[in-house]
Amino acid sequence: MPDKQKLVESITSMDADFAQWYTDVVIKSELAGYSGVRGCMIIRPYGTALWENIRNDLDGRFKATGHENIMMPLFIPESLLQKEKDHVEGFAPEVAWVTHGGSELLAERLCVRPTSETVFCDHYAQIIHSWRDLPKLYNQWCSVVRWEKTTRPFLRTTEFYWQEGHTMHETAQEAWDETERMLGVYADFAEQSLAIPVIKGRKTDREKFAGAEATYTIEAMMHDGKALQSGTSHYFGDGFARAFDIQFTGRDNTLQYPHQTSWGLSTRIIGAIIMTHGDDSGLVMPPRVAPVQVMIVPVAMHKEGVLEKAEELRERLSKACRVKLDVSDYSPGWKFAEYEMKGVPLRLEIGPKDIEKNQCVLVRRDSREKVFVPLDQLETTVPELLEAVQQGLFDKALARRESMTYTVTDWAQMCRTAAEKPGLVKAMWCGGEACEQKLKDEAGVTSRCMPFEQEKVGEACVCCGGAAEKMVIWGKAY
RNA sequence: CGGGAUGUGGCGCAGUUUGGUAGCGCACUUGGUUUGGGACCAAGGGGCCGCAGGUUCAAAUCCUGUCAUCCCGACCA
Repeated sequence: MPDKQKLVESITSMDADFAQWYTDVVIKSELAGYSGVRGCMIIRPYGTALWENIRNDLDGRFKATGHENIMMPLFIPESLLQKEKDHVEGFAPEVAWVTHGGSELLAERLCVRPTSETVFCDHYAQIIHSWRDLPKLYNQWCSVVRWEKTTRPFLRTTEFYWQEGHTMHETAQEAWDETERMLGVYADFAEQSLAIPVIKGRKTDREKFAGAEATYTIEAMMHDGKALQSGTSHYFGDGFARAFDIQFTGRDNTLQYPHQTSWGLSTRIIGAIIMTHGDDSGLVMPPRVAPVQVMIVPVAMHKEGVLEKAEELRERLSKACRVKLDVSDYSPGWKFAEYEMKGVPLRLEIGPKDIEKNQCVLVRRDSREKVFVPLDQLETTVPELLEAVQQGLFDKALARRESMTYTVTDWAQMCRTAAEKPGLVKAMWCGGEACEQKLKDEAGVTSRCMPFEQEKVGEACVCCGGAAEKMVIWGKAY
């Protein structure tokens, strides 16, 4: 099996070096490449196609919940960024500044947006005057820049693509509802479309977004047991509205401040797909967002009728799924390995032997299970198998998360578990910042979230033994 | 910002110890034979060795500086 050996060598194995496996997969599956600027990735056609599918799916969910798309400017004047104190403190250290236009020094420098709360607020101040102008439910798809010191493809990059929703509401309750609704949209999207099980919860004050009153999050567990914050939804109250002087006349003819939310999900989610479903052969794409759902590999394609039959199947299947036919002159074996690397959920092999029997071979990427299918059943079998892969990926990811999630009740157990077992830990917390800090410093874990679905896993705070307020998910995070 | 590693055709590397006309594998191009798990044969093309100084008759190799990338930590999506 010399070829098998070669295959194994082509990417680092997950167990040997997970970080290296990750970058190998990103590069070799052609999702992305490096550019001349640190942290600025070239998202290659395969990665772009994946992002487009993610984007279309999410965009549909936003539209279905009444949101409209808008496009805001790339540059933010320094004075605007500085209007909200907590916000600027959070972001100032990592903004990129434009100081010159051509060779002229600008009177006021401009930052390249790290996020767009401030420009949205500036605009809202212009257009919101009456309760009849509310709510405003806006979203934009764009890229933003945060000058990160260390970067990793998709997980942390200097420039990244995302969507940011920014909404304004008449009442606090409406804004709270929106915050929660959009987190629900993210959670459904992650679980249904990406087959990534997530935990919905609230961030502690220490972990929340700069300038927010509350941050909700969906947290996913990666293959190595580390957590990845995969989408966030923030409640701002009227803090920004006050800072930006956004006021409207209410139903009772008094001047009021609107209540605000924002929510975002970025290309980081591609990192989540890779690290949730991938294996030693490379990517495994969830069928719902896979750029190619079925790859047809003709065998002995120079032989009479093979290409014609393959093309006929492609044509037929194109009505039911995203299908491609590879007629390049690489060997079939090369193609098998290549599309496994790229995570194509289903492979269809068709060769002279199949044509004789009026069948083809379908191979699942997740289980490698191989089935022979009569050609006249393709239109029903392929969607069924795609659905089975989608479900299989979710079930497997959920089972892994559960097997790597531990419940602990006392400090010694917490330290031992955090040190010895990769994964997440459920433990009670008193709500004190000192305990949160101690857990980080001494146990090496941070709070990932306070799940909406609370369980009572102990009586007292795992750290200080005081009265416990919340069950918290702790872990190491990306 | 700390710790570690690495920069040599597109990719992966050897060559650096001991200075002396840049090599290998893969990929690429052309022709032919092949095709059910990364095919084979033959003939080709491509690199001032990250960058800038210095030492020397002579630098990929020695010295100084610098830049970049990757990995591990601290901070952020």
